[in-house]
Amino acid sequence: MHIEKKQNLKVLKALEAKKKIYESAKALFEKNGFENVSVDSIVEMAGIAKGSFYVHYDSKQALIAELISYYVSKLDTDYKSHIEAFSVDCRVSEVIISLAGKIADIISNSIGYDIIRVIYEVYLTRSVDSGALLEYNRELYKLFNTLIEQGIKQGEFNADIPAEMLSRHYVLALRGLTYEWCIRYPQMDLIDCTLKHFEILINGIKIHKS
Amino acid sequence: MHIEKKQNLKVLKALEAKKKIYESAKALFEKNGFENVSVDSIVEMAGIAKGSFYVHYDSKQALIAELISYYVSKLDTDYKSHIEAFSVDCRVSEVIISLAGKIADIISNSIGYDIIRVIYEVYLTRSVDSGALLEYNRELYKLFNTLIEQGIKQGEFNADIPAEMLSRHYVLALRGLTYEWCIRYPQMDLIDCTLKHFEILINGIKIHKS
Amino acid sequence: MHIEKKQNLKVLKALEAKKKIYESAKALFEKNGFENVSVDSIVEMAGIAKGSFYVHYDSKQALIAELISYYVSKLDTDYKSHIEAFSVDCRVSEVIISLAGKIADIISNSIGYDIIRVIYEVYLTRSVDSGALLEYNRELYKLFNTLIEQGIKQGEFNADIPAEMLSRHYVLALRGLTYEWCIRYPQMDLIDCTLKHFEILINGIKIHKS
Amino acid sequence: MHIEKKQNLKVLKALEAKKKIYESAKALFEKNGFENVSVDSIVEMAGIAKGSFYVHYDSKQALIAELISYYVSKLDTDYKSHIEAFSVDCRVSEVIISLAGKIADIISNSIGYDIIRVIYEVYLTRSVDSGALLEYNRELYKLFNTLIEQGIKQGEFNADIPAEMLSRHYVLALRGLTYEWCIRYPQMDLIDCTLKHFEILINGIKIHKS
DNA sequence: CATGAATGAGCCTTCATTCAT
DNA sequence: TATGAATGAAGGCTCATTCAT
Repeated sequence: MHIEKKQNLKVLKALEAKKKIYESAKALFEKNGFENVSVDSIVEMAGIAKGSFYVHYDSKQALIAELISYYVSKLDTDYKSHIEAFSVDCRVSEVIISLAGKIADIISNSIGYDIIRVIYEVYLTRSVDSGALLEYNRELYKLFNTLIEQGIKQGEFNADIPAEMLSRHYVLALRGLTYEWCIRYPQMDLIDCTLKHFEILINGIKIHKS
Repeated sequence: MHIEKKQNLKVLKALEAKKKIYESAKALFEKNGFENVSVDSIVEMAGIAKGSFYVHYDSKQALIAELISYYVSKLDTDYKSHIEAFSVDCRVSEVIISLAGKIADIISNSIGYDIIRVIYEVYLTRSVDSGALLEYNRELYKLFNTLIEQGIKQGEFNADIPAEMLSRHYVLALRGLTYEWCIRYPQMDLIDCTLKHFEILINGIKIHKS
Repeated sequence: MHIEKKQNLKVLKALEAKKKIYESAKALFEKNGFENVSVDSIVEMAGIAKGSFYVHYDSKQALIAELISYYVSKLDTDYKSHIEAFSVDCRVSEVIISLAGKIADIISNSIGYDIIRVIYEVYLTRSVDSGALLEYNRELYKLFNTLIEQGIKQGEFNADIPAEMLSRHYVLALRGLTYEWCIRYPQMDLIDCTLKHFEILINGIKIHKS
Repeated sequence: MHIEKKQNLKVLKALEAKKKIYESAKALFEKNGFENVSVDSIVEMAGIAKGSFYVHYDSKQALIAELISYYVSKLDTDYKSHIEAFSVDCRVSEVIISLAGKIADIISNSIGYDIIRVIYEVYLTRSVDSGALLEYNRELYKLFNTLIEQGIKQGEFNADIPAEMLSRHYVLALRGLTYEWCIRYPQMDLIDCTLKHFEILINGIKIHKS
């Protein structure tokens, strides 16, 4: 019993150390990018010994993979949780536009530039090949799909292009907007730009003569 | 006259050496990204001494800057040269779509994935701050602007949104598509996807009741 | 208790390694000067890996600074400790001369040419700007000051020139003698020369008619 | 005849190039010290090709040696030329003091800190072993010797210490003052300090009771 | 004599990882 | 588990000197 307590304490302490590493790494990576953060700087910030790093993580790469995996899952989780309560009592086109705006809001205000940039860089450089990446924005895609199908069913949207394909294009547009935001940061207003962009996407620019 | 010839030979040899460095660096950078290529590996591939590298380039950064500058200018130049002869005898909406398709063609077939990825990475990481970057896709923007203004004048396009703003959104969309292509490479067909995407952008998905 | 011993052993070993670096660096610097000794040569002499150097010292400069700081403090400490017991039962002028002789003795026999030369070089080239340098020979100055004031009070010395200024000139003279010794090494006998020089400084060469 | 002219022109041009190297090197060395000036920077400043440097000088060391030799000879020449007209109509002790002041003036105003520092560094580090160095301040020594002998003959100076030895001490004091000036530059006033120092050297500080 | 590209050893420093304690 | 010294391969860059032209 006494020993068990000690064991628990030990395990707790270990977990705490791991968490400290994780948090420090997160902060540093988001500030400087994966390539420009050394194990040294992580352990220094975490206040632990260098050797201890390798007790908790097999390598720097392993830690990065874990972080990336966290980021990606968080992305979708955030979308899902923030959007679930989304009311759909008005026209679907308006719902889609405000959904896009909501996502832009989450990206710029809740997740933030630092994390997003790191994620977008990882995708580009493929420096991490985690399975999690494949599911990238899966939730978002499903959300758009549902809405578009609803719009088609309600006769609001054209059915020429399959809902499934449109969903992909919309997600792609969101990612494009986000990439643009990253390279123009902090000059570009992601929300404004996203709202306008989705308005165009949904209405087009052609004059439709009756 | 004789000496001049010899001089020429000397200069030529030097230029050849510089070109060897340049080409080697280009190949390696495109394969591994700027950060993962050492001067050592460049000179090894170029078959010259390490010190010779610094005869031709002040630093690794200077070489990268030169390459980037070349890439970016090539991008716009390619657009311009390929598109100048573009016939505008049909409807502007069709012209814009086929222009986007042409650009997608240039990107995927003429410039190629490796170079594009490196450029898009540079923009994201801001690891190079060359003046050239500011002019980024300037030509493209002007091209879209001209076309859209024409479309508005001819009564084909809605004038609600200023042509200038639309141009920006179209260029943004092109970049978004290209980014998507990079992270999905080689699975995604950039040309197909771009044509479809611009069709959506121009027509929208809403049904316009008369 | 057992672990503690092991810990001690570990720490001891580390300290020994650091000392090896220190001693090797000291030897090499004194032989060749700071600029002509590479970290490579230091670690080779110390018998450790190059990386290990940076475990113990932040940089080559840091090591140099530590050495300089040690040299300078040693200088004053040596003066102080050797001289503290100095008997002052005879005339102050004689005390000052034998003090100067004692200092010359410390410099040439206890500290030695190699170290002194390095210090004098550092002052000249200002290659190291440590705070320690500012206190340079502070102890010496205070010592002279005390003695001269005593000499004035006892009516042995002229009070025309303030003791404080005289002290500075005497320290300056000592440094001049030491510099001369360095550039004439090993031909010049610092002690003899110093004794004679201070005799001149104190007595002058003018005949004082009664 | 015609060829001869051409030859002359060629030789002249060559000499000019050598002079440009020399002057550039001088300027750079005086500013940064011998160790911190590269052949590259010299040829850049001289506006000639790197290879041309080695046409005129066997090595960087050879150029340094030539410069040092020039410096040292200039030192004595300057002393000699400036002092030759020195009037000796008053008491020798006053002449010596004003001579010392004159030398301090030449050093601080005519030769200047940069050159002096470089020379004093060379002596210390023995980085150049030219024959010229041995004659170091020979003129100065002779000058003092003459004056002191005169002072002794005129019954103004004590003959206890041989004039020849006193001269050496006086030159040594001058060098000590100059060294101090270098390490305290620009805070110390060499002329003031030298005048005071020589006053002390000549009069001593002891009270001579009648 | 003039050129400047070519050389390659050398420099200081960083870093992910290992391992004995 | 925790530690932190030890490692050695890289990394970017400098520089005096050589040599073909």
